[in-house]
Amino acid sequence: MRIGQLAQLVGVETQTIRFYEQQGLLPPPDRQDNGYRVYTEKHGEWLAFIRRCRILGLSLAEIHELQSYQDDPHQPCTAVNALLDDHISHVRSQITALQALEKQLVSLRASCNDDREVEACGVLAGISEGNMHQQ
Amino acid sequence: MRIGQLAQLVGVETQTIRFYEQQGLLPPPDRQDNGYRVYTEKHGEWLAFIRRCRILGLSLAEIHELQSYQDDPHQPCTAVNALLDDHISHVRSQITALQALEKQLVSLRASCNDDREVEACGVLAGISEGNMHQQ
DNA sequence: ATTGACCTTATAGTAGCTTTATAGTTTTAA
DNA sequence: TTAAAACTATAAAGCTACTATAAGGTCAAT
Repeated sequence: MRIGQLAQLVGVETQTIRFYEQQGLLPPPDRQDNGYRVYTEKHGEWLAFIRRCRILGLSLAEIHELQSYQDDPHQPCTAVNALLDDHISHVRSQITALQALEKQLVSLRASCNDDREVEACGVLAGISEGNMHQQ
Repeated sequence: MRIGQLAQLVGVETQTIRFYEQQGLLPPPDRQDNGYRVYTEKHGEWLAFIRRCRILGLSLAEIHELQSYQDDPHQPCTAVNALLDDHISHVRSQITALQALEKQLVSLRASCNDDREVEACGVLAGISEGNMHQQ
């Protein structure tokens, strides 16, 4: 299987595959005589694992960490679960921050109707005055 | 006022100030004979405006846009409000996406207690199987 | 023979800074 | 007075996770 087929199979771009290889996330495949990469089905599974981790918002470093656990399959999996717990709490704090931000933005927006000149715009005034008791 | 004092006043690093100047967000100040930048109070206000916009999650490009409106104070402020509306809807869609992600992560996490070997870890199995019916 | 689709590597660009390197200037302490 | 500490300057690289571009080699079909 060449790189284009693998890319289509998993739904990524070929450059992304080369990038993962370069980053040490995907093992380097064998090469044909002409230098073309030849992938196995196992590569497809590895790549799909990486993509699903990315969809879950894990960083490449975190994926690397998960892979290192997989290399040692008889260890207890507490570290895996801890990684996920950390990620969940990270996502939750992002949500909280964004919700606070939304509130702030909506209240700022409410300070202006559209029928003013820039000079008198409530939004710009709100930002400039800086009564942003955030955090 | 030199760059260090301005930085302390507004609560940013000196490099950030130089960066904003380079990006055209902060007007270049006068220089002393030795080349040191000399800032006015007005620079402090401009910089504070930029920082508050950043805290609100606006991109440098959006800040640039707001500044261009401020340069033309007798235009109607509809564009300012539209920019904020766009940003609010952007923030809202981020929140929605993160909430869906959190759900997915929590359910994945529930598939494993800590008392297993990596080989049998429910979390890793969940990612590998890829029954992630997302989006 | 040449077009088109595919593959290769290397390099630069994205956002918003932060870090590092190297060097000159000013202030302060001994 | 001098030497160190603290400040300033510029330029360039690093960060994340790719994406895009350039310049070229390979292969099948026409």
